Amino acid sequence: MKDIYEDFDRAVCLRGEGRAKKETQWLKVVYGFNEPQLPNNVSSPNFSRIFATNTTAFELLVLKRKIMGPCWLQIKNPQVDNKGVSCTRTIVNHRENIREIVCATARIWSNIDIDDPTPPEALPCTVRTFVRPLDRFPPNFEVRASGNGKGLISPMKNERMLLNSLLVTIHRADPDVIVGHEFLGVSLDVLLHRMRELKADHWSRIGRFRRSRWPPIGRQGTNLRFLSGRLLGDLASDGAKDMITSTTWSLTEMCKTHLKSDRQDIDPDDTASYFDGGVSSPERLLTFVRHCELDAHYQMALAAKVQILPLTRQLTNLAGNSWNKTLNGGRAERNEYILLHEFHRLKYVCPDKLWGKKSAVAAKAENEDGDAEGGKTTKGKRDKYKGGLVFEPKRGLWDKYILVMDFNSLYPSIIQEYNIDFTTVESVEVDADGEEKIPEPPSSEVPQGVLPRLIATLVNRRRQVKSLMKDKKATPAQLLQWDIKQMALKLTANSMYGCLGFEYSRFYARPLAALTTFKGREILTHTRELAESMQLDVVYGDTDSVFVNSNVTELAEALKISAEFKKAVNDRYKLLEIDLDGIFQRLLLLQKKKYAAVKVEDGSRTSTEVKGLDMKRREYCVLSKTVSQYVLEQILSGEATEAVVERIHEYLTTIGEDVRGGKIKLDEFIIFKRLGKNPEDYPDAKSQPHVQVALRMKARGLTARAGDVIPYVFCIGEGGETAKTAQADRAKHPDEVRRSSDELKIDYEHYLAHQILPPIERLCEPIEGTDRARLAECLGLDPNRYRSAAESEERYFGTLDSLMSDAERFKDAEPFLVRCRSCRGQVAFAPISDRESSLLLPSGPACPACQSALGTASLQVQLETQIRGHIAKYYESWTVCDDPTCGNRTRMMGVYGRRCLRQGCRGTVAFEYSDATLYNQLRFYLSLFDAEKAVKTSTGSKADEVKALVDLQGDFLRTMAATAEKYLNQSGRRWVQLSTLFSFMKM
DNA sequence: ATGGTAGGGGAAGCTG
DNA sequence: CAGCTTCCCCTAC
Repeated sequence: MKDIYEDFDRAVCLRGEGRAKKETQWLKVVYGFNEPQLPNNVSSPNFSRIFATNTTAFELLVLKRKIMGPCWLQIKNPQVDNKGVSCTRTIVNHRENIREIVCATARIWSNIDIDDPTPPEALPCTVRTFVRPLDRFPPNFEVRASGNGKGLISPMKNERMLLNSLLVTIHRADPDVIVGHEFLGVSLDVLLHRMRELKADHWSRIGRFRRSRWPPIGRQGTNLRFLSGRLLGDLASDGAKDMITSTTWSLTEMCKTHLKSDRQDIDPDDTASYFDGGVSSPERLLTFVRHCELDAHYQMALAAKVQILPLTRQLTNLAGNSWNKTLNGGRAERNEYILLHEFHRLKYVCPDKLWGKKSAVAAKAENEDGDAEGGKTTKGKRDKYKGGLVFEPKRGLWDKYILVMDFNSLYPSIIQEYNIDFTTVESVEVDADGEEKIPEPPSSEVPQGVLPRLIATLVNRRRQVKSLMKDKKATPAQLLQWDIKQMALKLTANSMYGCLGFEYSRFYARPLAALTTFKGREILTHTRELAESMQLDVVYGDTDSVFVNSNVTELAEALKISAEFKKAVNDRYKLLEIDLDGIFQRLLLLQKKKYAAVKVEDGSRTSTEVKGLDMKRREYCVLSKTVSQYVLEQILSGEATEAVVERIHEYLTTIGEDVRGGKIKLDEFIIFKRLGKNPEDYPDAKSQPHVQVALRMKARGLTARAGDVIPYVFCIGEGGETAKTAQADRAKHPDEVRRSSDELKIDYEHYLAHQILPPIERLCEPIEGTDRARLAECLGLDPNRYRSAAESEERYFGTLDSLMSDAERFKDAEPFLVRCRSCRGQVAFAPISDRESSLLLPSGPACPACQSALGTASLQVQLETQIRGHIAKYYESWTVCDDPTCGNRTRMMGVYGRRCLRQGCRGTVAFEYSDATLYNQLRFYLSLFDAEKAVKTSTGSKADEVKALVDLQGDFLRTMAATAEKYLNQSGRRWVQLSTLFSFMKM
């Protein structure tokens, strides 16, 4: 062994099991990679511990040479020649479930400057598609192919020739970057297997490392090494998914949202039909080829649009890792490298990389937990320490200005503010319960640690870049570049905390992570207390934010309050800073992490902000989201509850009809769900719809792997009846439904009951004047099935109610007062069965005082006026608190929340003139004109008399009843025994 | 192979 | 069978 001895006198930077912490003497030994690797657990009387025996050559090179990301190395005259290539291949599944390649497009851009904001379509490129027949080409295909516009189409005899030609093209273009969609996970996998199977010539030219013998092909998605020398930008890689906002990351969806292009989807099962050689025209196959050409373009256009290459390069320059890892891997490695560089520069010995193992600290903690918790099943995803604090929201609809105040990048700031670092925080002892205590932050004399300084540098650099961006002379290209740079700096600073708590991280330091979040909780609590000490109500808050109710309706006043509060908070910290993040004009607060608000933009403009609601989630179909959107708009509109509730009910009725009437397109019913693991790995696949669909996709030769987002639609089960069969069996892929041409029917009832009703119900929960059963009824669902436990009590009263006598039921109802136009007298309209007092005579209504006839129209108007009076009273919305010690009576318009708003009161408010009171009043009016009931409640000779009366005065009674009923229908509670109440109307 | 925790909500399965 | 737990997924920070 060739030994080089050097003095080396710095400490190991990590604490924990088996690791020295104090500064000690170390001996550095350097030897070649041709020597065997030493085991890392050796020791001798002369030394106790050995480090860095398994360090990779890449790590050494990059650290020693201080290489921070992509740069030119002085090896030879470098060639300044960037090339990008974009590849797609469309694959058909065949007999035996083997995927073969039928078509491949190479779209090649030469000499691209990745910082040039010019979109790819404005840059020159060459397109070449290789296509081979399944059996034979359609007639005239070759001729038409040679005349294809811009893109060169090369018909190939067979798959092997296709692969060979593709390899030649790649070799000639020698691209630095390959851009694709699902390339690593799907295309490359098929390519490699087919190249090996068919013995393609010079297969290794797919990368830049020449090989003659095939190394083993690894698992799907792990074969990046075959592309050595080239960068791979895969739009569906985890790295790219972080940068692209999308629900499914399907090419079609991303084209729509990011390029505003309408990409046609091809059902993979139809691929074979495009290649049918028996047809008379080559048109269909040409369409397919052009689809591939276009896809290749889309992929490059998307990559350019989301700036994948410039951003990953900046990130890589900051971290000093390998660009390809930034493009295709997670954040952990970037974090690892930035710390490696930092600690190496300061001459610390870093912890070893533990391949495929948890860090020693993590493993140790697990053992202790195992002992402590005994029988508890050790699940991999168990929380290891406490995180952010979330306040219990004060639920309801708020209509005073709400100030959203939040701390700017809380965790990075905390790490700086409290100097939290590997080198500064003393290690913690484990207490009796096996619980790790939260360490103390270092005293203010302790010099700044490595991590806080690193974050400070990143933050300062970002500030500098942002100030550059204020320069008015900056070109758009410069602005874009700076924007990417500041973004990269922010992302890097923010990802430091996450990796402290990551058990597989080389720099895993749970106590530091726990201390950071602990300080976060402490700060948030103090912030709320400060607000309360300033007589400000904190309505909600999550981790780094507080929602302060300004309790004013003037924007200027609200801003003043926010400025005062901001100053008060910021005076308490050195670095940490709270700021106004936004002002809400109205806020519908439903649950922790679930709210919607009308946000005040600059000037008088507003926008709607939705967080966490069902309509933001991918497992709710477009139809459900549309309905939620409408309902939310109504609730946030600020209009009278009466109108809002009525519009919602009407809208839901229409939706129910449209859905059942088949007026909604299939696309609007698609639900998405991500596979958490590979479909085979689910212990109980039966119970999960998306797993079932994924398994069927795989059976047909398509791919469905962990992380994929699966689309599906609920259909009516085999038996025909909805919800008979297990839910999961009724989920079908949209392509299956389309192909089945009417075989499979969408289960509309399921959608109404599970996709539309629950989100709406949650939105309307704090709104008076409607409830679950009422909403269900509007959608055409059986309201009785949707009475919750809380409401069943109400229903119980309802049942009792129907057994009650009218006298009992309507004892609190106000009478219908009839005014006579002749004698100006006023009298109550008594029940018609009360023959002594009733003013209804066989000849018609007449004034009991002066005997003048009373006109039907006049009585109708009088009734309507009185009904409107009651409705108005209801909508005055006086609310009273049920807490007797409070007794707060207010008329807070627009606040439908059920919580008493008086400071410190925990009571619930209810409307003084409730919907039930109004409803009962309306029913009373209706009962006055209820002919059937009048007959039924009369006995003996009186019965005949009443019967004769209602026969003669049927028209009058019906007119009056209709008037009352019109309002009853609007009252929002008509579902109560509607059928029995109005059965007489249906004669 | 590889950032964290908090939290709501649905479905299925267990249990007294 | 109601009420509970467990698993799974998604989202907010």
